[in-house]
Amino acid sequence: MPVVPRSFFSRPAEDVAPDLLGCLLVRDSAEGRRVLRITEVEAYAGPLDPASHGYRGKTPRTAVMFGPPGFLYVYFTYGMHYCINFVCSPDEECSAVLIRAGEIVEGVDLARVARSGSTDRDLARGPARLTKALGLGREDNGRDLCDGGALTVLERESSDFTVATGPRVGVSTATEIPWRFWIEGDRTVSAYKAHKARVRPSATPS
DNA sequence: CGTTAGATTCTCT
DNA sequence: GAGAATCTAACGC
Repeated sequence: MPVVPRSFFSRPAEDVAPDLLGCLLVRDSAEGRRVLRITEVEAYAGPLDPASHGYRGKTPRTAVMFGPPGFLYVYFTYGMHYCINFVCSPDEECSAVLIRAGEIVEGVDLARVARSGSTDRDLARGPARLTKALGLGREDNGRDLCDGGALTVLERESSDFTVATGPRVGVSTATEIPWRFWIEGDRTVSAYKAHKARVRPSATPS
């Protein structure tokens, strides 16, 4: 299967996102090869999208999102999780696709070690689980997906599935924008959860 | 199967 | 200082 070229990513994320469903993310490491079949994604735009990390302009964290397409954007959240995005749009513009879930189709043994305690179905069922199952982290931020290196995306073998769309998961703003895309009926798609503001006990009650 | 609380620290205001 | 593009365990049915 052909490697996805940089021009594929040089479009708005909402156009790239559905085209990524069914594609394979190939991750080579010292331990061996892991391959993920992508089943669920979300698109995030730039300064006009209040749910995007790029909403308030370029910062040290989001610099990669404003750079050229075809690179990996890794962010840290909830004090303990990493998630991965594919940067889209031409250089200087900001958009990206969050890889939310997938099925491990090669290197299941390695993914099981990385996510001990998980069932095979749940290995990459969720953005942080997926990142951990593939052994990716902060150090992979900014990696090139199109240089033929150890992290590449292969075109899908078939488009024999239905694409479903809906609101983005865990997002508290712009909930009317249906920029979540998934393969209908696929068991590895994560469960939808609306954002819920968390309440922390106050250390200084009045 | 479903729902819910708590964990834990980075990032930008 | 507030809140976050989440996960897991624990509970109830």
